[in-house]
Amino acid sequence: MLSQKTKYALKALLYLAQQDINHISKTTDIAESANIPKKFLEQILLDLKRGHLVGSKQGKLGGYYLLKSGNEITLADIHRLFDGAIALLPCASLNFYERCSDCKDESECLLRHGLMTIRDETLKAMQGITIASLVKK
Amino acid sequence: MLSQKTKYALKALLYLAQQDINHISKTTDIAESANIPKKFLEQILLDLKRGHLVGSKQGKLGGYYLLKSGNEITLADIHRLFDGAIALLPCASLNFYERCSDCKDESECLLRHGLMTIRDETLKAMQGITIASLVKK
DNA sequence: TATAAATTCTATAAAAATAGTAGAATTAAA
DNA sequence: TTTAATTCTACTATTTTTATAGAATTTATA
Repeated sequence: MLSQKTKYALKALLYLAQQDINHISKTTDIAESANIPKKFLEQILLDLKRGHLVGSKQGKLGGYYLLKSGNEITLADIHRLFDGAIALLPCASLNFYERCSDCKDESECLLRHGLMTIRDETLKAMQGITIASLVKK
Repeated sequence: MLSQKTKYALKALLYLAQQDINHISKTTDIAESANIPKKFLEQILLDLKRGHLVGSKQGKLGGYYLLKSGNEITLADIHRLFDGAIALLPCASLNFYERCSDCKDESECLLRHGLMTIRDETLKAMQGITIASLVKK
């Protein structure tokens, strides 16, 4: 399941994607429109900025805007940025690989290969969903 | 990501699936073989029992055994039993449906349909992985 | 019938993650 | 200089996760 944070991030990106090109959105407006606690959203937008998905303008008349076009931002990107690995276990992850502490010998693990199959299919599905494709619906 | 509990459950089921038919396994043996804290495993086996995946025999010479054959137990079943919904949001779930508290109007939600697509594909993949298919590898 | 060895049940607790808040500092337009 | 926005750091409350503890119950068998 997605965390609230990830869901809010998606809703914020959807909001930004629906604005006119070159429009700069205030945190307050996004928060009200998408029903997100404003102070929480501030943190999320900063995370999105660090993830190079949005840009910001400071000061009066400042705010946030998309850095990439909506069809370049996939659900997989957002998931990885906020909720981390897409795989079901770290040992089956491409971007967040880690050994399982309780695993005696990874090469003998019966689970790992199956979970990598799931990962591949889930990843493909998640890469097929973009901010643009969600807006179009 | 799977919780430790779900991973342990899978490992316990894999252990049981590899025993001779009619064999009854002691918690201690499963715990040692699969490297799972014994007291934690006890709880997990009880959960598996409540989920009708394993049966138990009490008293001396007691223990646990599979109630279903390995190819009737899918990764989707285990996930739902321990980690709940497979969908990324409750509003997109088949078995754990719930409204999002911050969602103003579900029918207007841009996220939901895309997440249902992901759910369908992930579910299909997870139903393709069974305890038996994992053991065979 | 007593003992040993297993499951079962209920409660508790420590640690980590999640969700959100507070407030001061900085930036830039008017 | 004022106003209104982002940015930064720290904190906190709640929930979930990951166990642990110990007593009660069940059943085989000596």
